[in-house]
Amino acid sequence: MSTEPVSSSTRPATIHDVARESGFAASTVSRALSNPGRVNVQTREKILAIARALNYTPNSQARALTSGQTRSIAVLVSDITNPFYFGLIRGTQQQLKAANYLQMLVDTAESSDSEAATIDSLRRSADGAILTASRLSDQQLVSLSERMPLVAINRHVPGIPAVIIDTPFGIDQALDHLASLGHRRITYVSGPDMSWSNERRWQRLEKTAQKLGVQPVRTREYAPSLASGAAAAEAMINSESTACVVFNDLIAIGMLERFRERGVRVPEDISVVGCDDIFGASFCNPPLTTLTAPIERAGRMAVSMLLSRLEAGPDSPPPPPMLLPTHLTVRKSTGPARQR
Amino acid sequence: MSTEPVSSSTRPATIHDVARESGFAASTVSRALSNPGRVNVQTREKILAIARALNYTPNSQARALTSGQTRSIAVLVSDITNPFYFGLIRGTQQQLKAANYLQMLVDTAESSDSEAATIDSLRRSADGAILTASRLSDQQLVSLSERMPLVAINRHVPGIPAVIIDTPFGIDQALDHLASLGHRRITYVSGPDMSWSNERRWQRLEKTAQKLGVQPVRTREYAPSLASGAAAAEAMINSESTACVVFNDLIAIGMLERFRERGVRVPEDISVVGCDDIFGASFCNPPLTTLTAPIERAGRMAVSMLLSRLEAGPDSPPPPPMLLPTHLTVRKSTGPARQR
DNA sequence: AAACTTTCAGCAACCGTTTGCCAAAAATTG
DNA sequence: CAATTTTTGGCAAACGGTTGCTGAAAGTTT
Repeated sequence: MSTEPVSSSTRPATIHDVARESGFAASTVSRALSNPGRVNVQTREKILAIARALNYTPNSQARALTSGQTRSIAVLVSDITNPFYFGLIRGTQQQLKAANYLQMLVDTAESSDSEAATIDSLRRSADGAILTASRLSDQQLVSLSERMPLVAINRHVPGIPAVIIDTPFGIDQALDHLASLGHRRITYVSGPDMSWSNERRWQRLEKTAQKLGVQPVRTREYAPSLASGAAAAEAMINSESTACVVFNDLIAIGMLERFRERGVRVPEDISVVGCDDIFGASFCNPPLTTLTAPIERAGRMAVSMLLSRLEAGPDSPPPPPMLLPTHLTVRKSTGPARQR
Repeated sequence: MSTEPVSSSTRPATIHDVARESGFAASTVSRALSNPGRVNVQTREKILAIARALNYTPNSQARALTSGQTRSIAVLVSDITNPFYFGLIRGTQQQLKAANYLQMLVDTAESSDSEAATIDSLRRSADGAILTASRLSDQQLVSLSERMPLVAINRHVPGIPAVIIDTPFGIDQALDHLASLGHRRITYVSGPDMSWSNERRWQRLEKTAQKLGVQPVRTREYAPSLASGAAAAEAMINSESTACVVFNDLIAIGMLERFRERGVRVPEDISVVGCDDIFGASFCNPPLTTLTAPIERAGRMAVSMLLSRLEAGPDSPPPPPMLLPTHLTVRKSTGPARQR
């Protein structure tokens, strides 16, 4: 028995400390802790007792070195500032925690090259990554996915596992709703040109609108922020449309504010439909009619997908993209078309 | 020169691959990459070129093993669901990124023992931790801080570095504001009994109210969620008070909704002051008068504090708690007291 | 009781990097 | 040109675990 005090201020106990203290070899300690059947019950108990007494915690770095597994997953978001990600992060965190994984949250804010570089440097610290609204090219994504297991959210590239929130499906419902309220000219308030979702939403809107005999119009691009809602609102005021479908709730809520300042009544003068149903959409003024996306669920799904991918090995066939349905939540920002 | 194809699908290149390919020893490669002066310029360039060609990324696990540094920081939040943390996470992420650290985001949701256990298991994966609204006892916190560098947010325990948002300071402003509007009986809508901030807010409110000749009243505890705002609103309706200061914006916004449903006008019938100024406080209905907290800044500060603590070494004297001022942001949820 | 199995613990190599120490080579000095 | 100093690169030992292999001890089968 060593006579050294078990000071809590010294550096953490290693497996060797436990070995020395217990009189067994390090390898035996290792097995006692992680491979119970391989060791005598009594031996095991002695070792466990000592480990507990020493407050031993395995060093995950060292473990990762041999196992090649870090038990952590990187979650990359393009802009933490966007409330859309709140739900997503919540979802990934939940699921990762349940599977006993750690979440490394990374904001890629910058350009796409920095995004690629960031991921590369993460390649060794995480077992896999979840990418949201990636600015990477299809090409880059594919080459990246050869180097580390990936799941994309809201981005479809053949061969890359993905979770896709099927907003276009909801777009149809929104258009039905708007058309039945008598709107005949509907503006799509566009998000970033680079956004894959944005393009998809517009295309579906255009197509369905024509089917319904409604005239679709598209604005220039707006950054997804509360602030850019003001400009979007002005544009809307100057247009002929009586209703708009907005790229996301953030912009939509921003628009609502400006409308109020300008004395434009929603929904009497203009109807507004958002996308995503983020935190705030239910209590803004007026409460926003929006396409409710199962954001949290998307996060959870992405994690499950990634984790089962990790188990299956890199050579398993990539799973088909997972489509998550969206539905229209009617609140107070839509109403009968004004005659104009 | 090796003839093996540089396949991107094989596992990542190690320092030994670079060594073999370049004809130098692994130690030389290591130095070329991280200790430039220690190696011949030409050697260095050759090595760098090869490293680049091989797409070499140092294995951070292995590096951590020798250096003892992981270059990542754990950020523990008690409930990711709370929008208050959004700003915080944003702040920590910003600052960590700038310092080239990774953020491990952890939700401790559960009980306090699980919180302690979680931290212990993280002890080896992170160089330090930032705790928010920790449910740990003073005792536990101190013993923990002996094992790993810690910064607490909104929690003061002697000897533990902390960033504290000085809401009590703002409480005075809120009370002044309310008193000058003629309110003579003010209810404090209480948050969780366990919350250190909650207790502080109430105590200050009680004291200042008495100084101003206003009668302070305290409700039972409410969970910090939109949903519990409904019950809080009911309680408020049944009270004699004409104004309330609410533990946080989340509850306050929930109350606003219920007031509207019940036909209670804000601020004509009841004035409401929130705390924190979270996302949503500016556009709820009516926009919320609240104590604006520099949440993001708190996150950034906490990181700076932790990082400089890491540099200074564990034996450096703990820095004094950092107090961040708060101010009243008057919006539309407060007005003259109704005679009742 | 001999031969064979099974159980259990230890040895040693390995994972990918860093780093102290050493020695060969080059540069400088006398 | 010898002696001394400086550069520069390699060897080998960590760091803290895991794991294949080995062999002693114990248990089982004839």
